Amino acid sequence: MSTDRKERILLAALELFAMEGYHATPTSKIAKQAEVSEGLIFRHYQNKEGLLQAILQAAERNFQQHLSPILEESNPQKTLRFYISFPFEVPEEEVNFWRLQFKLKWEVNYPKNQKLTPFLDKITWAFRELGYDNPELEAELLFLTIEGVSTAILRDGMERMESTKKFLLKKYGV
Amino acid sequence: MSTDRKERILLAALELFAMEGYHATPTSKIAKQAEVSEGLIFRHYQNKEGLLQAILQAAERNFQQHLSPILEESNPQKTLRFYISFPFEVPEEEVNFWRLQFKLKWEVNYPKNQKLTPFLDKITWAFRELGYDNPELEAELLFLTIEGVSTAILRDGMERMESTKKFLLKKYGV
DNA sequence: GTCTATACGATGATAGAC
DNA sequence: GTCTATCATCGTATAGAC
Repeated sequence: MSTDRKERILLAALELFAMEGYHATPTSKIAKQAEVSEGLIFRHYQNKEGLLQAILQAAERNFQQHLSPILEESNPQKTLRFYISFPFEVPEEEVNFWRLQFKLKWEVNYPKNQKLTPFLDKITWAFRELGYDNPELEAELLFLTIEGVSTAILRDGMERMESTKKFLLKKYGV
Repeated sequence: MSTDRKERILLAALELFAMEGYHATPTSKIAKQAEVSEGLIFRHYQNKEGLLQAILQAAERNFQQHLSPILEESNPQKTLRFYISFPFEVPEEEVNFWRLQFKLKWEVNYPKNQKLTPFLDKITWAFRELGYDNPELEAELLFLTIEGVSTAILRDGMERMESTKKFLLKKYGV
């Protein structure tokens, strides 16, 4: 129950943008949910787009914080295990960051996320270390599979997907 | 260059909803692109939501027409091959039907597509025929992978994904 | 920092003529 | 069937007081 109104606005907008969408969410609704006046949103974030950008920066920090350890991992098995497990272990309070990322991919003209390249390279490295025939394509395919898995998790919840996680880990022997 | 204005409206709206999104597309823009008066949209489709529903029904027919042959296939290898190849072979003119489906999954409160169950069952059957250990999970995983692949195709185009297609077909030995 | 009041263009939708 | 004109409301944003 924070009383920092600027942050309350950000959290309310994150929730609404993630659940209903950016274009579908009027600033009046954000103000209502955050229990602040509508004008305050524009004082703090200039305009609606500025509010979105602030949320995206917070999401980016969150993202880096959780995924960057994978880049330090020196054991290829552990690297794959970490990567595959990742979408199943996003904390409940942070799911909306992820939901928003996936939503925006379709909603606004979202710049193709180039920040993922280091992770793709790391997975490629892991497959190469493990002696796979075509590490580049293995990595790309796993990447796309995890994208599909994440979509399903965001839609149906993690519980139902437990067996899929186990199955994937077994399939890659990690 | 059809002159059927009702259909011109539908095609313009399909294009715009698929590319920019439902909420981001004003009816004025649809009218402009279809080269009709804005009022005509409401004569033919009652309201914006009705227009969307009409498009969705057309998309559904398109979808059934292309995918239903898979349900008749009696050869399990061919079944998998058909299913894996499918997203790579959507005709250029029909890509927007697919883009819209994927976009709406995130944009509006879209009913979880139960119509896919027969196809999932068919894939499960194919894996069982081929002697896979866990046909249910194999089918679910392939389904999610194809979802990720489709997303990538809609984002980057099919050309760049040719190698991924070959790789997938080889991986499943079909 | 925060609120209330308000401006104002955009948007979905209707009415009425042809 | 189609267009033009028009309306009511919504949505973003600003102004000014406290």
